[in-house]
Formats: sequence, structure tokens, C-alpha cells
Amino acid sequence: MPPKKPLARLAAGELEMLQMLWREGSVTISEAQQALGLPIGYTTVQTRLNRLVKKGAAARTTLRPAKYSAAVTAADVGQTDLDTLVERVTAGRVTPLVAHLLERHKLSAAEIQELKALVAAAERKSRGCQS
Amino acid sequence: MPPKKPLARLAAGELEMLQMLWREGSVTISEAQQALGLPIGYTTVQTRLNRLVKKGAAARTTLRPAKYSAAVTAADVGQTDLDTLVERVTAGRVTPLVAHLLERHKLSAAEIQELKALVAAAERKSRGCQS
DNA sequence: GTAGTATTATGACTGCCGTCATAATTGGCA
DNA sequence: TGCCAATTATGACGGCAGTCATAATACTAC
Repeated sequence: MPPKKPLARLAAGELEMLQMLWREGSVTISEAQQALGLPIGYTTVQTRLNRLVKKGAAARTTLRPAKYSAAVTAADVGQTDLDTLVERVTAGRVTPLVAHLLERHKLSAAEIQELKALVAAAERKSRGCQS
Repeated sequence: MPPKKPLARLAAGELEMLQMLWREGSVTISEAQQALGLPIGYTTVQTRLNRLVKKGAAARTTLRPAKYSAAVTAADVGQTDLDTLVERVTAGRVTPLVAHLLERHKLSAAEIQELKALVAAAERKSRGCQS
């Protein structure tokens, strides 16, 4: 794995941008603007993308119609941003958070099965070894 | 329930402040400074708390040594901030998020039981009625 | 009642983010 | 070749958050 540790804190708007990049893959500025579907100008998108590149969260090709893509994964961001939030809001408690999520989001049967598996796996791991 | 919907988006640092207030309850500026345990000045704490008050996330007594306390609950913040983050980072998908949480946090046996119960409840709910 | 201390009010500065206008550049096409 | 349109580079501006210094105010203890 590439050594991507710093990853300065990202603001909400930057996450939004990143999410678009994850969804779209590789896009030009115009495509990005379309994909965002927000009432913001072309150069605004340009600036935001460039700032993202500058802080290492996105990459840009040197080809003429430059294509932008995410340089960090959702997991990376999760590791920093999300964990920080969890830490701060619930003081590291996971269950209330999950409770909240389950309460507010409708889940399909498949997702529920997946969750069961996840919990079971966590149980196995905690039961198996202490470390 | 009190109608507390607006709750402007809070920055990471403001959450930090809030978390301190939740933990400490009601504090003066000096106490807050102590509780934070960060290398930041007295007036900085003062400013940050006042700005929190100004945006309705904290309250302040009029008594002389003013006491600050949180005006919103962790649940309120979770509902706004966290949901937004979830929405943005995982496009509303809950399971990858839970997977991530379970992977990164060690859980006690009790917590695992709790999670099982939560998932079971969610299953019941989803199975029971579609709406 | 006054001096000293604790508390509060102001105001300032920096950096970041969202927003954009405008200028410069490049590519394609007639 | 030379122009138009798309693309890219600059630079600007406002607002917000973090940081603090300093000034004003209120308490407290002599």
C-alpha cells in the first residue's frame, strides 16, 4: 500500500467533490460540473479540483483535456475523517453509532445478512484472540 | 422534542469543543481550558465558546463567572453531521461503514451482543412492514 | 474605597474554502 | 494560416474558524 498517512483534514465540501470522483472515476472539469449537478460555476469546479490535487487527494493527467481522479480511497478518508468524527461525537463508542445508523437508514434483506456476517466475524475475532 | 433542526454545519474543531461540553457539563472558560487540555490560550477558548453560543450550539449563563454548556445533544449532531458524512463518503451505504468501524474498533463481548440485538431489531422491522 | 485579580468584550490577523471573473493558452477547423 | 471555442492559469473577494493581544469591566480582599 502506498504510504498515504498525512491526508490533511478535509472539509465537507471537499468530501463532496471526492465522492463525485469516486462515483465518476476520471472526469474533465466539464464532466465534473455535470456530475456534481450543483449550481456552481465552471471555474469554481476547476478551483476546487485543483485545490484537491494540491493537497494530494486527487490526481490530474497532463493530457490536454485534463482528467481528474481521486487519489485517495473512501477507506482512507474514513480512516481519518470518519474515525475522528466517531471519536469526537461518541467518544469512540461504536454501538450507539451503529444503532443510530440502523435507525435512520432502511436496509435491504441482503444488507442485513451482510451485517450479521460482519458482527459474527467481529465476534469470532474478539473471541479467538485478545490482540 | 424541541424543534432544533437548523443547526448549522459544525467544523471539526467545534465538535471538539462540544464534546468537551458534553463531557464536562457546565464549565467556566478556565475550566473549559483545563478540560480541553490543549495548548491554546484562554481567550481562544473564550472566542470559540462564544461563537458556539452565537450559532446556538451552546448556552451561557448570565451569572458573573459565566458557565457554558452544550445546547445540542450528541444525537442532534450525529443526526446532522454524521449523517451528512455518511451520505457523502459512502453514498448512504451503511454496511461498508459498519464494516469499517468493526474492523478498526475492538469490541467487548457485551458490545457484540448489543450489535446482534440491533441487527436483529432492524431485521424484524424490515421484515415486518415495508414502509 | 482602592488596588489587584479574574472575567468579559473588542478587534485583529491568518489560513482555508467557496465562489467567480478575467486573462492566457491551446486545439481544431475552415 | 488564422480565428473561434474550449481549456487552463491567475488573481480576487467574502466568510468562517483558530489564534491571540489588549482594553474594559466587575469582584474581592484589604
